[in-house]
Amino acid sequence: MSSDHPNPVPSPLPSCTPTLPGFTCGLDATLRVIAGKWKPLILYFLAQRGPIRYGELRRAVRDVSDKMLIQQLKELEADGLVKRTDYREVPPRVDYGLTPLGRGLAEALVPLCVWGTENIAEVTRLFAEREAGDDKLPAARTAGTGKEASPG
Amino acid sequence: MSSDHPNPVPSPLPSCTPTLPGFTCGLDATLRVIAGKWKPLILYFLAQRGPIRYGELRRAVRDVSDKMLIQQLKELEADGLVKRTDYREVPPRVDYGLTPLGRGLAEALVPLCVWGTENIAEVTRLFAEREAGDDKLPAARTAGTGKEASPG
DNA sequence: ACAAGTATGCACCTTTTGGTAAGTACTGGA
DNA sequence: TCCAGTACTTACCAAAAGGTGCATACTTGT
Repeated sequence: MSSDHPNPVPSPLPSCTPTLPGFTCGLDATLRVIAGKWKPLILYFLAQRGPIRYGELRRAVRDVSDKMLIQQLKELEADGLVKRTDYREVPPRVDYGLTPLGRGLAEALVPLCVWGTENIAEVTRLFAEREAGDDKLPAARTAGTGKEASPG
Repeated sequence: MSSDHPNPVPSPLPSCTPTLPGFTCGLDATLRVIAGKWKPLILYFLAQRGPIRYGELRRAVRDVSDKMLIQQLKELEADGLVKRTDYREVPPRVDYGLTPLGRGLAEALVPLCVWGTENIAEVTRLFAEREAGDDKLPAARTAGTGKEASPG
């Protein structure tokens, strides 16, 4: 089988607690919670900037539309990760912060952030090649997220 | 101003290196790499089981179709996370393993896996409520169960 | 009076994603 | 010969995700 295999197999990762009620594993559960184009970014942003007003968040997470931001915030709130505070003032004032649960999840995102930062050169290069190839190979890759606007 | 805010702001998370060439931050870069329904699962699986044949992987990652598995594997390979080995034998024999880059990413997924495992009860409960509500309230998550938006 | 800002809601539409089912080239077994 | 298994490929489709733009109710600034 794989005994005559040229690749050495490095140390394995911790098992991901298989056969859970509705999920493949804990990783699967987490991924479903953070599924959505902006959720991880929102979580991480909220973790950094603490409770923040809607408008400010919107301006910070550039490229996001009202509909999307509101929608993702609502889902995050429904999932108990984000806490919405409505001050019931006359020009509406609302702000969003993380719950302890949300904070824990945001912290779990740190290694991904680190990995991305450390390998940004690799990733950038690969993505450039990917897009260049997309022009010619229709079936090679069905185009990325299309989100290329530089929000920085 | 959030100075008159009732919520205390806990210790901030490490900054995510903003203003990178094509990405919002390192987290954004990572998320684009692992975007796709099966990629994180494939990476994690490959990290655990080492190089594995296509058919075996397919049977392991249940619910995945050939089209999806192949597609995601190709993208992962193009992104330099997965290494494909074709033995060029007569009944085709191919296997897939992680590159060092892919292994690093798989390791960065561990905290997400842990978070999901630790909070599986919460997540399961929330998802159950979400689904229950979806059946009856088509706008439940969009309109919000507790609509406090308009200052009365 | 009018524009702008506040935090959303909603209708409509396009893009992206994922699924199903069939086909390919080849071999080994019944 | 026919079927099964290998590792894919392709065409076609449905669903989900996401985007645009307008509307709201109210206030402040010009």
